[in-house]
Amino acid sequence: MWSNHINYYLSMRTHELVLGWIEKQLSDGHLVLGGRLPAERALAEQLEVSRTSVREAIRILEAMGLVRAGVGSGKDAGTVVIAEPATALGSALRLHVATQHLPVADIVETRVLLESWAVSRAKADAPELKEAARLLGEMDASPAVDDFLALDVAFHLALAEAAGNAVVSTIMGSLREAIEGYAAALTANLPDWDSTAHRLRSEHRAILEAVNDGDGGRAATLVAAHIEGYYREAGLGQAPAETRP
Amino acid sequence: MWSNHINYYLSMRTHELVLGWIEKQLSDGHLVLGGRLPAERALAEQLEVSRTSVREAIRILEAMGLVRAGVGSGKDAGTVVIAEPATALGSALRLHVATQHLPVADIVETRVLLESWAVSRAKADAPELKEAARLLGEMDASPAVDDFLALDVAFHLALAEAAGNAVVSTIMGSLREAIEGYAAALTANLPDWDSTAHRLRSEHRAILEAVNDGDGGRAATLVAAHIEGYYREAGLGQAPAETRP
DNA sequence: TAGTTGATGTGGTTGGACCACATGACATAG
DNA sequence: CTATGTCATGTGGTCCAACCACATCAACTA
Repeated sequence: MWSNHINYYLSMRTHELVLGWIEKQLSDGHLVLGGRLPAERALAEQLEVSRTSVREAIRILEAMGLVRAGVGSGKDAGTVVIAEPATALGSALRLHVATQHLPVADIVETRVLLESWAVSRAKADAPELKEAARLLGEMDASPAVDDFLALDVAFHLALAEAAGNAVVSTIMGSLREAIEGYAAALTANLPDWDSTAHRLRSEHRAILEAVNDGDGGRAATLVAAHIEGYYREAGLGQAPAETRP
Repeated sequence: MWSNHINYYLSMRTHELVLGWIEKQLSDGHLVLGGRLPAERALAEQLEVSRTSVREAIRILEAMGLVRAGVGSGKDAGTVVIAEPATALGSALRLHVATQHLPVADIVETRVLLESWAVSRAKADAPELKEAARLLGEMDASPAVDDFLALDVAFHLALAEAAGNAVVSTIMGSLREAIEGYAAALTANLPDWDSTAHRLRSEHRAILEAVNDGDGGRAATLVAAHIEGYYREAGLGQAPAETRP
């Protein structure tokens, strides 16, 4: 994309120039997490470009999970630097899945790969594991399907974070988000949700127990079987017509 | 982001509406790879929004590697659907690295993870391996440092593609792109490029040979050592001041 | 026939205007 | 003095109308 960090004499669209300026501010530490960009009008004047171009640049940064735009004044107002790479990557992946250039099966396989690695790497004393245990407790309260799935997401994410690799956690989260729609649709295929939920809960406990025991290999095996089993049972590859590519 | 596929009564920015419309066209197959979006003015009129909003949506899709905008008329003109998820993810990751929210070390570790898996999964008869072999031949011609590195990128990508998982290949490519700048800077730290290049070439051959032998385990071990060794030798974590965060 | 010229259609850019929203200062009624 | 309402201010969100640069193609011309 605008990988031309430097202002080559090459043709460069105006919003790319703005993007470059902002990226430099980020790299140089003049813009930090939680910091606010200059107002659109001010930035436009400062860079001697139109407000339109500034806005296009901000739209891109927003899509990448780097900033959040808020109207009004005070606290939540203005364009603020955030750090949400997962939602950004998730959207991108989801769109490419929509064009059928990233098979859902490949996404699932990648998720298995990353999550297996994560649990095999997780330290038994990682604080995220306590959170994971707490989430399991909530899942025992027989929540509604939607709530159960939300807790499931949080549980798996907590496991991934216990490995201590931010990139793996981020990618895991975005993969999950990219096929969220699929997962929800697939759940409708399940013949007996109650028994499935019961099985999932016990599998979750087994995985967490393996991690807590420091048995990474066992945890990896269990988590791989857990994920693959779910998608197989839900009928990945035999989705109903309205969700089939 | 605009994960609201449906037009909730919630406030929805106009460009998100456009985004949703385009995504639906993609999902429904009305827009296919290589196809062209309606002209900005036409789309604006059709959706009853301003051209500005249409343009903001297109900027986002462009940033995600889903479309490419071209001026003029005829062949390369108009906004056409492409499929370049790697560049998109790469840009996003690079920006988040710039904000120091994704450690370079984590990126390298993730790359090792994915690439190890890829070579252990690669089939010995994958056509990409022939391409990889050809690239190795080119690297023997003692190219300049920049060319060597470009060939190196292509070689590793070919290896990754041999595993047949589009998501893994894509993420690999984007990880590579995200730290491209770092890698180039690190290379300057190398004490003796000629001997390093010689070593890299022989390691490449050993990896490819292991894959061709169908010995995935050996290939994985070799590729992990290869990547980690390079970054260690180049001094990851002790970059010169101008590249240090 | 060969070359030039202009019409057409595309994205790129700009300036200005207005809106919705959130805040804070200020005036006013109680 | 307090509480309430009102208005000025600053933010992003949206729209419009115009112009530019560029690439193609058809019509015209030498």
